[in-house]
Amino acid sequence: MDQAQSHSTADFKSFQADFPHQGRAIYETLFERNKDRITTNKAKFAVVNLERIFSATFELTPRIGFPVMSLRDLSRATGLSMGGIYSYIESKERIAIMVKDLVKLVTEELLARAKDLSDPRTALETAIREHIFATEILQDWFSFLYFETRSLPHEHQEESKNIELKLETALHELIDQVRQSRDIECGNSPIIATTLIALIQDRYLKPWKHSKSGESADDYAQRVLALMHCAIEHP
Amino acid sequence: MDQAQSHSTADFKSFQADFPHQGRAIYETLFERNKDRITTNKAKFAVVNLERIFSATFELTPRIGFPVMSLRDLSRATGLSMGGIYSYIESKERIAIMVKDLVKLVTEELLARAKDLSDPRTALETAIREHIFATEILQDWFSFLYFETRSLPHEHQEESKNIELKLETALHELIDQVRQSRDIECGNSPIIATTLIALIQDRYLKPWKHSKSGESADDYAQRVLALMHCAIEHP
DNA sequence: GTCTATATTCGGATAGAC
DNA sequence: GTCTATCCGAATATAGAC
Repeated sequence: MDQAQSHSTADFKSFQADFPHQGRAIYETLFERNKDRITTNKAKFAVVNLERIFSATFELTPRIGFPVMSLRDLSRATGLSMGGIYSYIESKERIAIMVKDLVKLVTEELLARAKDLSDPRTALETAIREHIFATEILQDWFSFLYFETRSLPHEHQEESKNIELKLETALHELIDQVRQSRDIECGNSPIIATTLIALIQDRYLKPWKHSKSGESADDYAQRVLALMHCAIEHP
Repeated sequence: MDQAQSHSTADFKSFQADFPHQGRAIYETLFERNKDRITTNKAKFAVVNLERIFSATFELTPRIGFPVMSLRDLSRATGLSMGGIYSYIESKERIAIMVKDLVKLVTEELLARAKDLSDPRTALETAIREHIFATEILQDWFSFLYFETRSLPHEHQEESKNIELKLETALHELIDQVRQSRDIECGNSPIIATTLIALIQDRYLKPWKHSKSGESADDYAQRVLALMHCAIEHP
């Protein structure tokens, strides 16, 4: 379509090849963005220990929930001592805040990319497809934020809700644009946006279902887009 | 359609008029089913205090989560003392177990009703419509169970997952039947069932969104069914 | 049938040694 | 840069009074 794009990211494989927020790069980002709160100064140490902390958190919380996961649990699971953990976080809730920050960063980057595309229909499809792909890669992070938002301090809780609200508004505006270009009534565009978000979330919230069905991220995205177009055309 | 049905429950109003699990009836059911665990013997006292306990729980937990809600919080919110509360529950987790029991009871009743209908298409539509209606009435209960399943003891946790699994299997079988009668390939029926459940859940999990949009339960059901038929017809 | 007072356990956080 | 030892507050649960 747009030749200005250097290469297509329309399928999961090529999206993943370019996606920056994977593996240790995530923890380098986290370290950079929290340098002042982390007493350990060397990235070398920090990156490996941050990875331990978040891997353990994502192993424990889906089973028992963040409030029930004690820092002693975390200490056991990471191999770090209580004191060791506290040199990376100044309080337990900071773990949740860091997750929120990363999810916010990623979501905003994806949305900005999609909005840059000139054709509304392409922008809409790209936004949805890339969200499905990114949440596939960062399943733990998005799922954690969804279930543990209530563990965040008030202001960060608001920010977390705003991540979803911004995405929803953007989708709804894009749907309006697509519809206007084809003279379709726009009345229920917000509800379609809500539904699209529900479908994006369902995949990362219930990986056991979706991996059991064996449907690939590409096929899932395809199916969601087909349903969307059906809904857009029948207001 | 089926004249054996004494009256239609195809719209929310008439469904609600017949639905037994509302208001104090819920707590009478709860008392009956937990008589042996409750030290208070008079239904008169029990019903009013159970209502206090669950109303307070549904006010507190959506904001802070069940593990963070202390029995002292609950004591303050209900006006009952710690000891008073413990004459209705023998442990904190019993609150969550009782919610699970009621949700299980309601879900199974609805599913049994729908399956009794002879026409697969009507059964499928009824199952979905009535689930949307029932979860509208029992929003607090269903939402609590979704978010707080992890607070249940292991065996009850399994039972909670099975509620959803049974519904999913039933929907997928009904979709297969509808498709077979029209010579449509059945390959992705399980995924459609998963999607339908996601849409049913989205409405009770995010009431603020759906009530803001102002879409009625009837309209929502209509729209979900339209999407479903679109998906059924394009495998 | 309900309340007050209390036993007991456990979790978050920190100070100072290594 | 990390660990050990410890403090303190809070939560569940219960015993016995009213």
